Amino acid sequence: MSQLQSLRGMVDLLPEVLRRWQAVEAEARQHFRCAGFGEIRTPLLETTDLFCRGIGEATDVVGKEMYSFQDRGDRSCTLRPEGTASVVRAALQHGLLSQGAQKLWYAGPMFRYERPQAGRQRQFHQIGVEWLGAESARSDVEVIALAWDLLARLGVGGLELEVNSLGSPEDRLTYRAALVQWLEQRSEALDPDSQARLSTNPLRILDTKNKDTQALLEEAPTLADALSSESRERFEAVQQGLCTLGIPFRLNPRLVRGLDYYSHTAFEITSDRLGAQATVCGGGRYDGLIAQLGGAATPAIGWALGMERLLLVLEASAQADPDGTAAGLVAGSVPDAYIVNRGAQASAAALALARELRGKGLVVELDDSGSAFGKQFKRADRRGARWALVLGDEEAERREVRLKPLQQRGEESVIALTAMAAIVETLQTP
RNA sequence: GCGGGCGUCGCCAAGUGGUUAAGGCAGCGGCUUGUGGCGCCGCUAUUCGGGGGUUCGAAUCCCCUCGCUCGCCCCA
Repeated sequence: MSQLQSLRGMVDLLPEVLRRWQAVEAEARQHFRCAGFGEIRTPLLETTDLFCRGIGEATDVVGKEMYSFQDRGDRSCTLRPEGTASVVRAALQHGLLSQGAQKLWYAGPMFRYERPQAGRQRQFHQIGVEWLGAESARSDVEVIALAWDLLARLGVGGLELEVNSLGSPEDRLTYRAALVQWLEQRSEALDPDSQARLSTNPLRILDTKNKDTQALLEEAPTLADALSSESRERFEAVQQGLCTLGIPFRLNPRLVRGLDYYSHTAFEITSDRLGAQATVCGGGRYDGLIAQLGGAATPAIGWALGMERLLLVLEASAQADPDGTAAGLVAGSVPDAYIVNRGAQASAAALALARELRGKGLVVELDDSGSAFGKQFKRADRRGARWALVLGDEEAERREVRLKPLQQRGEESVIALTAMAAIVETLQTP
């Protein structure tokens, strides 16, 4: 390619898609504010060690997907592949937890060196929440509801919530041993990927997509059976809580998730409209992470939502229901007024008028071509403007402006340029 | 990282060895130098993602490369 272009998997966000993006962020911001979550912004670049220790060396994210490099001081740096580890690091660094539990949210780019496909980029964007110091089963329910309600608020349909419990770290160890023992006796029946995982990350064999391995796993010991009674009660309380709120969910005993720090509740919200990359939002409890990163043992839970994927389902929802909330967010904004102007004197008056109206919060386009009125009207029409404000030298001379409704036939009116209130009022009436 | 498909104007596309490389949308100009939505006319790719090769001749065939896409993997 001779022309300069962005790096593979790195995409530009152009005004048209950014409109939707900002609508989503505005909703999210408001939603989090109501729930008592405060925004946090952490650096995009962290020491590589943070992610190795936080996410786990054996995970794919750390093992093969990180953007890492040595900086000029010969430190190993990594572009963050996810948000949780950074947020925990920041909370510890600034002693936030000594002030009690922290309810935080963030939004920003993440980086994973993967092969791009629909709904998967190398730089992608997440909106996420982390509730550090959340202990109760109810906090799990509250946090899941926070994600579910945000999606509902955006008008995104066709979603499914899947939940599972990974149990306590001890439960997992016990289960892991039982599973490995069981699978080792049948290892020749496993697909090659799963065989490899037997030694590296056996729990991930559970969500294999290999049909034969899936069939074999039907008979295998289950994580649910390995849960201690305490863990089981906890998980039941979470399910009960979701039922009470009327949030539909599906138990998925195969839901394991790829990052090591998860324990107990794990969940995903998926869409059938995304193809292979179906997860829109994923999260869970990570009671061990904060201690692992050097803090006092502190239970916590959080989730992250993929912005690009969310926008894909949002657009699908908008198409399915043109009058719904999603469609409203997707729709572009249309100018309230388009100022058709021509001539030296009019030109100056038109700019002044545009400034005044914009100051009143109206969306005003000012034609800059100086071409024939017919051309300018044509452009005003193409933009979908509601009103054309006509300002030629005749009008400028008389200190007037003509207002012509464009969306339906109607009388053109003439208002003095000094009667700003009257102009604004006319423009605001549809 | 592995396997399949694809890449022609800003967008959607026809063309599959010899054509001036269709057409539509958008854009610009004109019919209409003070009034849009309809219509008509004209303009907008020396070039087919990029580079090499085969051939008298390549958008069309081959190789490499870049990118997109679908699946695997993984996750948001």
